[in-house]
Amino acid sequence: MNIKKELTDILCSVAKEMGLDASKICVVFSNRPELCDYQCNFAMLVAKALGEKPIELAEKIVKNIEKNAKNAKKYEFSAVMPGFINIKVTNLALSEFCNFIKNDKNLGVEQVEKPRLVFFDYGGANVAKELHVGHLRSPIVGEAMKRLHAVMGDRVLADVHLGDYGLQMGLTLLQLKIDGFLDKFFEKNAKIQDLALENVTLDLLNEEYPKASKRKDVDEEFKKQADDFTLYIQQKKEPYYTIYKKIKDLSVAEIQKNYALLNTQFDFYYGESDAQGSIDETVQIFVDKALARESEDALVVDVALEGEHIPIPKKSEDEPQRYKNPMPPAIIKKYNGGDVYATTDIATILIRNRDYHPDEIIYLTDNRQIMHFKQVFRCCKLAGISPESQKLTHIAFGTMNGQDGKPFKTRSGATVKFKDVVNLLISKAEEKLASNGIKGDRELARKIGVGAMKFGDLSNTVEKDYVFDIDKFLSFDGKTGPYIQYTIARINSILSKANFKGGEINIQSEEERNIALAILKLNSAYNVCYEAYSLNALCLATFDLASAFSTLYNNHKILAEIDENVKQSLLALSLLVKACLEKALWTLGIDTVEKM
RNA sequence: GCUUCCAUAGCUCAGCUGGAUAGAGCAACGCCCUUCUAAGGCGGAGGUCGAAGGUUCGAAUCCUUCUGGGAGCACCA
Repeated sequence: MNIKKELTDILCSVAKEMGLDASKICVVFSNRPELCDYQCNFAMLVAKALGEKPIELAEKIVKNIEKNAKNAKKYEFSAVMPGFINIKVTNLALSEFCNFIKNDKNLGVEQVEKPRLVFFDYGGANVAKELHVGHLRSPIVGEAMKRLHAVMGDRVLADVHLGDYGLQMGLTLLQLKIDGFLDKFFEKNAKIQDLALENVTLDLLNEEYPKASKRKDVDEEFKKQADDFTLYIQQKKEPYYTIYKKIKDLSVAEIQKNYALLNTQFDFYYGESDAQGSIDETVQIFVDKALARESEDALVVDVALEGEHIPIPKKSEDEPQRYKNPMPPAIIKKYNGGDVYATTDIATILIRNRDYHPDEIIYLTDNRQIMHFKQVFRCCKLAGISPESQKLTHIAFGTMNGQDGKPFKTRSGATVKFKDVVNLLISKAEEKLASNGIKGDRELARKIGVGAMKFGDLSNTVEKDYVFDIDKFLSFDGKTGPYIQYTIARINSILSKANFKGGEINIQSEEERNIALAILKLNSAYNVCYEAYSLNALCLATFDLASAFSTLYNNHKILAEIDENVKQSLLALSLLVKACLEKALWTLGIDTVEKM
């Protein structure tokens, strides 16, 4: 049952009868709720071409609808200056709607007509680097996006796609060797497999990599050596390869633990290294199809289209070459024969298409990688690695910035660790819980604290940068995750005390109307978000529903209701609200709690 | 320099193929706990939608220019 669709159908059939272009009909939620519930601006759109006054056309349409009068009991149409068609949904229709969806397994959310297999690639943790605030968005947005697709009926698969390859590993290994942690591995006749990484801890890795990363920028010899180490790992040369694997095992366990804190689950913990077996095959495809050429000792693929990457004449000899509409060739093999990021990503797509045949692959990374994915996607299409029908999508989100508009750092200038943020959220929630008399439930505190962070993140438009305000994250008042959880907890409390027999919903008061309308909007938000690859509309609609319920809650003591029929109806509505809120929170990857 | 994203209330942000009086939350102010959880509710106050032009019956939204900021611009991932 879909009220918007029903209204659209009514208007369309009338428009067709009148000989109007019905394709322009669009029914939307009213932006003036005090006037009506839905509106249609059709008359204003087409009146001019017909040489009619919009208001007169709107009036004609309304008259014709009334003549047909099929659904007169459910909807009230009116024409309003300058030419709006306003629609009020009657309480009867709203009651019918609520009673329908409370028994529907999808709670009235309309799924896609043709379910697809959608493969998600998010998380983006690096083996050599500790997770920090910058790593929060990808699992938060990615998990929610994945769940949204699942709710909408798609089959979903998710791969964390670990950063377990490339120069970062070479750098880390080199630094560990220089600092003497790997001496045993490099002794003659060492039994490499049996050796343990003594004294190498996560904390150590978190120091060694940044150290090496800094040095490579100023020390060319060091950089060259790190390049070689990287190559050795890629060639599985010993002892480099074994050491690398041991480092990887160490940090993957930690990464999994951290993602679990955010309710983020992956079907696969594949990494860039898993693509290595298919790199040669991938490169060969480009060579065979004559798509690759050599340039400055590297193997590149030209991905620029007509009108892109046009050289701008140099003003002087030593000026670097600049381009209009830059789209540089994608490098698929380095000067020294090593692989690069793009090659790995292309090979990964090759593997995924061989093993799973997804209809769409969705990547979530920050917006600095827009160019990279454009290149990778074009390469895949050029080489036929990705079939034409397959959708390759890059959801590029903004970076989390500090109050100064720059990537978030602590006061001392250090990067804020992922773990620290979560711990801070948990202890803040624990404090709050303690003041409510609930003590010693760390898991409950995690659900609330993490819920606050996730809701705060997902409420923002995905592609925009946003300010990471730790105080705002730690505030559980207002438009927050805990507000939604709190609303559910209150409903739980009512239901546990009531003698609810499972009656029908009968919408009567203004408050109940607003709740039903909020559910309608929430349900349509799933579709809006699915289409737009966003989640903030879902957050907003969820909050609005919780808010509509809170108004009822404060104005009307449900348990004190004398009229038993009214009471049962209110209880049924409360239960429906709870179900809708829980579904929305699940989609967003936020836990619900019984009590708080 | 080129490409691209962005600029809305004191702060953080919404604003759905252009629509009616630009909305929330926070902060601040005033009310509401002997009644279902006050992490709540209600009420005021707060705006030249970065600037200037243009298109339109109608612009925060579309186009142009400008100002300010972020990001990217081949062998890091």
